Amino acid sequence: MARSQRTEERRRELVKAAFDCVAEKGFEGLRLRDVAARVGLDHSTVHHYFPGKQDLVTGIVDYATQQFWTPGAPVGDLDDHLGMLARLISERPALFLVLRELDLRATRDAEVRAIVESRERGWRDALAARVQPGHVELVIAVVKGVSLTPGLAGQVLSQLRTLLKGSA
Amino acid sequence: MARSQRTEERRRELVKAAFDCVAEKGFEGLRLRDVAARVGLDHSTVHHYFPGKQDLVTGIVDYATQQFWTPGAPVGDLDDHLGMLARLISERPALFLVLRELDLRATRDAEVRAIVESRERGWRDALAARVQPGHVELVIAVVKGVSLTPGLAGQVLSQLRTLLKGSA
Amino acid sequence: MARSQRTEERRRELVKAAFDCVAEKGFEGLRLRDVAARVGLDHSTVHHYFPGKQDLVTGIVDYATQQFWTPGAPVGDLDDHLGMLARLISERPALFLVLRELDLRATRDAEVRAIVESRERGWRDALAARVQPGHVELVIAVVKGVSLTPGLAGQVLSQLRTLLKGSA
Amino acid sequence: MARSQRTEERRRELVKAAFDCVAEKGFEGLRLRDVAARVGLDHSTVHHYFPGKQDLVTGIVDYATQQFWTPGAPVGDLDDHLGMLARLISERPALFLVLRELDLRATRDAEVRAIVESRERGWRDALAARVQPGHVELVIAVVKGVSLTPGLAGQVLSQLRTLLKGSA
DNA sequence: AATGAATGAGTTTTCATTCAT
DNA sequence: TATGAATGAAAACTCATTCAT
Repeated sequence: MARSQRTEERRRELVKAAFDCVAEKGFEGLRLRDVAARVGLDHSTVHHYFPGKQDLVTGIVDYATQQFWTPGAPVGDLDDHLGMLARLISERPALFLVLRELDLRATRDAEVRAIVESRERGWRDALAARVQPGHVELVIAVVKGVSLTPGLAGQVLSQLRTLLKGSA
Repeated sequence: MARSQRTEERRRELVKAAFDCVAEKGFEGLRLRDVAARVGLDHSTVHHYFPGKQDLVTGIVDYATQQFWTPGAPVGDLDDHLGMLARLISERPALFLVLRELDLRATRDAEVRAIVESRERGWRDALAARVQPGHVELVIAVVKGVSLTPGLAGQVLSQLRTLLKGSA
Repeated sequence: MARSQRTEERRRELVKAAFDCVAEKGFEGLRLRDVAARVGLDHSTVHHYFPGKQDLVTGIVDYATQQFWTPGAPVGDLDDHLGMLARLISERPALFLVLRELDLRATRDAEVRAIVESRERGWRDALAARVQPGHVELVIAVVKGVSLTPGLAGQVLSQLRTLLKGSA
Repeated sequence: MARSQRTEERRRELVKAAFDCVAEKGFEGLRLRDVAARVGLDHSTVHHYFPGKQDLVTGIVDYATQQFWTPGAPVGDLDDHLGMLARLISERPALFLVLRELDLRATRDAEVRAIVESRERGWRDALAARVQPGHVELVIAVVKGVSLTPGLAGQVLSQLRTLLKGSA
């Protein structure tokens, strides 16, 4: 049987709160108690929605990757895409910090890796249709790397665009 | 008086062990017990060498950044440098994973940030002498981004080199 | 909302147990583990009721001073009062030992000092209404001093009473 | 064989330092490391002079009680004696705080009790020769009680003297 | 669905003590 | 005599988890 609507709503709230915690203190600093407090619940109640901490983490991974890449969303041409990315990184730096944290965690956690890779595949495919084959991973590397210094995203991605165009 | 040679040696051992722990389990999974066990010491003895965990962390940061960038080491031209980086990433992927973990941690920890930024400055200066002004941050972003998928380092950095040359 | 009745009851139990520990081994020997064991709880559960050790200590101070001086309780004349004190010291020597321990601790701990002084003020006021101004502190000194040799409380306080009467 | 002079000197230094520690933080806060540091020694060296912590404590007890009551010292009449006590409490409040701490510790520590009682006997004898039999313990109680509020020593002991004289 | 009591494993840290040098 | 390395026991505290209600 499907989860009730109310339950789904609460789950979303908790995931969002957990995401915010990670954004603030990293996965290292993720505490069920803090998450519960943000939503105004007792910490033990969290277990009604997520059996264990790992399940909540999975929820965060799902949420964060979805914020970055919603499957099926329209993408536009390369210029549009890089511009959108630059804007997104500037406007939501925390999201990209969390995404990088996810990349690292994926290294050690198969479940996280599965979700992250699955979502990244969508992005990779979209890029493959817009740049030369050899440049896909380069673009990805730049985006990931510049996530760590969000303030430079606009400048760096603009440089990248110029270089890619020049080589076309 | 300076610390004895024996003490310095032990400290290095401990930092190295701690670095390995972080490489395996992330900062999140860094346990003084594990570090001590790796060196064959009682965990309380670690406090003989490092007053608290944070001091050990500082040691790790110092060690890792130094592995990547030893101030004063000869750099060569851009081709050499990018080639060296590609090799280093391929050969010591764990080091670059830890470095990225450091970038994230620097976000929330001023002490870590200070060390990381100081070491990065050396690298940035070296790059500034080898690429157009606007490209420094682009190179940095690529290196950082490709740290997360070390297997692609060779390919990606090679592409980058080609693009940078084409634009020169 | 106020703490539940059940919670308050447990807190009282714990404070009482902690008080007994101090009576037996002094503040120096106060261990959360022992306190928990006395009540039949896991030591970590104590933190459910008192965030930290200091909070439990505060509870002890509150409890002990209240055992000695309940604000608003009827006092009687000086004879009654000194007699009551002599009896109390003889019957509950541990309480007075703890109270003296509190006096010492108050020297170094502002929180303890605040509670102790506040309770003592009530006693001081009651005395002020029953002896000549200059004798208030004398009575207090005798009571405190004789706490350390409870067996002599009856004799010493009786002597004090005689002297005070003779000077009236 | 007797201990060398140098050793005795060091022992005295250490006991004095330990006494100061207790005066500042209570027995509860007595740390061998702090004591050693005050004397400028490594903490493990303390064990050359005192096999264990308890031996150092014994030294403190001996030192403190001797500061208060040196056997064989001239005493003078009651007025002199009470005046001397008032002065001593005012001038060296820490000594009297430590003495009270000793009284409490004597409750639980037979070794401490033995020393404390032995020294107190000398004082008690001297008092017995100067006040009525029933008043000895009263004087002792006052002195001990007023140790806890050294600022009032002059006033309180003066009152006591007046009362004792009036009853003679 | 929600709470709060209780647990137990685990973490850093402290400290007296011992031992080799 | 003195040091510093090393230990081990014990401390407070944290936190995910379970369970009865």
